[in-house]
Amino acid sequence: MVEWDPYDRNCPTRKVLDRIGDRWTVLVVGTLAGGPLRFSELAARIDGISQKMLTQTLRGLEQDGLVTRTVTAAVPVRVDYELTTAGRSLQEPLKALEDWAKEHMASILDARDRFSVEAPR
Amino acid sequence: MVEWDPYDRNCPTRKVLDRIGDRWTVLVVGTLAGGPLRFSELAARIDGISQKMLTQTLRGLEQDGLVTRTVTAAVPVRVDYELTTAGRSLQEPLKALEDWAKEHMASILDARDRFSVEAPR
DNA sequence: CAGGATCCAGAGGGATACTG
DNA sequence: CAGTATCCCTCTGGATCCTG
Repeated sequence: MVEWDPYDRNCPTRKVLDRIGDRWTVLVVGTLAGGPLRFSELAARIDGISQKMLTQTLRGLEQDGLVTRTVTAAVPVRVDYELTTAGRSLQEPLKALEDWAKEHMASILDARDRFSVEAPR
Repeated sequence: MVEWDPYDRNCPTRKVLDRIGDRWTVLVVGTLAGGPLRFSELAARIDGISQKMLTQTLRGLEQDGLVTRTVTAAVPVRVDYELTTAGRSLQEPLKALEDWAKEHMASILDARDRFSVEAPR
């Protein structure tokens, strides 16, 4: 395996970090973790996402081989999204992040409050 | 502990995900994992970051209680940044992400290539 | 050295309207 | 239903110049 270095600006891993960094990717992958879902189901479960962002995020994940898009010809059309093997493997580190966020929320919110009080900047 | 829900648009964990999602946060925390560093050292190791973004990222982390900022009065001034306990705990899930990125880079790049060829959209 | 302040182009992303 | 297309505005973030 080649040695990737995210600290080099030209390293492709930067692009991957960007994709993951996308606020919606974490939530979409997390939502699909439970199994395949339709477009509308995803939209319903991820509060606040616009259809534009949902489409865009799904396209990105599809492009990276992390999600499959299955169209079932019917009226009306049915489209299912499902994590690939690679996608499921991503779900693990993402869940670690999500867990971390939940675990440290209280202390972070606390720190933010105190910061605005002190901060002799 | 309260039940946080990132899938709710009003949940504060959304803000935390945003902060983590910041492309620079991952790299800054990763760089500080090895121990305290000065501003200029950070800037030197993280290729492509502007001083504005570095400052901004550090302020954010400081505000969230993940990084401490220590000023040593001298001429010229010396400022060290160091991960707090909470910061070090974040370093773990972030490293998981970094590792994932390195591990799947090849297949992702491959998928992107193939995508541009097919894609009968 | 470690930044604060400013300017500014461009991407991100929401709202709305339309289509196969 | 599952998008695509368009408008438009906000915020990101880089470049540059200045200061304790």
